[in-house]
Amino acid sequence: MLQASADIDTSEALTERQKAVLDAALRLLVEEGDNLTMTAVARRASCSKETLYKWFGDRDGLLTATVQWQASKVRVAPVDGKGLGLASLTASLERFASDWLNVISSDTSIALNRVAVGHAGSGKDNLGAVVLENGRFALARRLKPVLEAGRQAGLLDFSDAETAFRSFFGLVARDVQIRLLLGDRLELTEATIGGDAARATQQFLALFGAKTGPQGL
Amino acid sequence: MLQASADIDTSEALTERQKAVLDAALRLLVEEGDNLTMTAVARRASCSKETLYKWFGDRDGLLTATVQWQASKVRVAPVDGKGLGLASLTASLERFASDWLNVISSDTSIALNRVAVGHAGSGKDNLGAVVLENGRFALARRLKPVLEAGRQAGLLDFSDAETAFRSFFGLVARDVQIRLLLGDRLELTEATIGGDAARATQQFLALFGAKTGPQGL
DNA sequence: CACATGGCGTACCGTACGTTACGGTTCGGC
DNA sequence: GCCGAACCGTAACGTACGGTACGCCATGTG
Repeated sequence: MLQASADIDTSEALTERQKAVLDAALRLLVEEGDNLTMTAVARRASCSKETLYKWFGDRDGLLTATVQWQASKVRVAPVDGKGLGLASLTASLERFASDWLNVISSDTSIALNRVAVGHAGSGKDNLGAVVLENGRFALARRLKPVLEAGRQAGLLDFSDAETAFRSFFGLVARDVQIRLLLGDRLELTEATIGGDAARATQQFLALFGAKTGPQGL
Repeated sequence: MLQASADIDTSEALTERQKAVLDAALRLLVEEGDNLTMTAVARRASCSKETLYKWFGDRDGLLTATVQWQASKVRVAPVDGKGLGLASLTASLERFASDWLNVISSDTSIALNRVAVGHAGSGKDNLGAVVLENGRFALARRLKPVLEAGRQAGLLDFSDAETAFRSFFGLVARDVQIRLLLGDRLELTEATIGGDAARATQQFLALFGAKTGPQGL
């Protein structure tokens, strides 16, 4: 496992100007990938390189700050999901699934994951840990309460929430993320995402739904 | 989709010496990631840089040759699987699953996928296409006949082999590959791989197995 | 033996880029 | 109106590395 706490309050003390600079860096990261130069960032952000180095230390510092800045922007509100019921549970799962598909197929997510994966090889920084912590692990933290609630309500049947989550994750993501990261042109329209979310949810319920059929246990 | 034919007979005309050089490059790629330098490869392979450039053109050429060389080494024999039956089908699926988990958790696969993902951003070469073609798509080509055979034998029930394959893929891989690529330390012992393969297979059969129970349709 | 070929080792060149330094400008506080 | 701090723009430095040229040796061929 990774060291936790890779995302605790990353948006610490950032002035508006600094956020603007990080936004510029982020846009450049999406366009150029890991080839972005400090000069390019400075030019795009209309700031001096000296400022970049003063604020972020070095290139890796700028990169991690950029990734954390993006991560801090996608902090979504946890679904309430207290009103249990098969319909609302299904809706929640479908929403999680389509949200996740939308995230991993977005340009920024692809770009960020690409640089993080690239950097994970030579352990200079811990970009991979940051991305993982704010991506897959954040998703788990938000989804598990829903799964637990579903189990409490007798709608789901599983022994380990982690295992159940990972199966759900696999049913939703399948080969999408790795294909996109490797450059496969994969058109994900709103319609296909919706369909995939519904299919994944139904499959998950088929595997982990409590047997509440007429002939129940 | 990617252009196909990214893997047609890549081991074309390679002298033993060249294979040895590519092996050295591969080892270095696993150790150093994308930071390997031409000088380092030359030194490790005990050859001159000039030779590298004569044989492979430039750095990207060397990289793609290395990836293709590795790909050509893992060409496995397609499972016969003509003797149908639920037991043999299950065994085949489990074997596919554990093979795949072993591949994606291997050091070389992780290293190769890392550089391919990194390069996929700036479309210089098509490393991503090569990796995808010899990884996920090669797996699909080998597995689909098994699925089709299972359907012919009345053991499986699905309308689209591609969709069924992708679900199987998701159930097997789940979050393993992305976590490994992002640097998560994920211990995959032979035991856990075997367990995961069995679990994924059972889940797949639960979703796509034909209803042959006593009260059948 | 003369000679050509292929490949090793190494020195070298050009460039891109991270990092630093410096002069000029804006701006808040007194 | 003046001072210092923060910041912009840009020039400069150092280095790492891709790519090339050259000298040398080994091997094979007449």
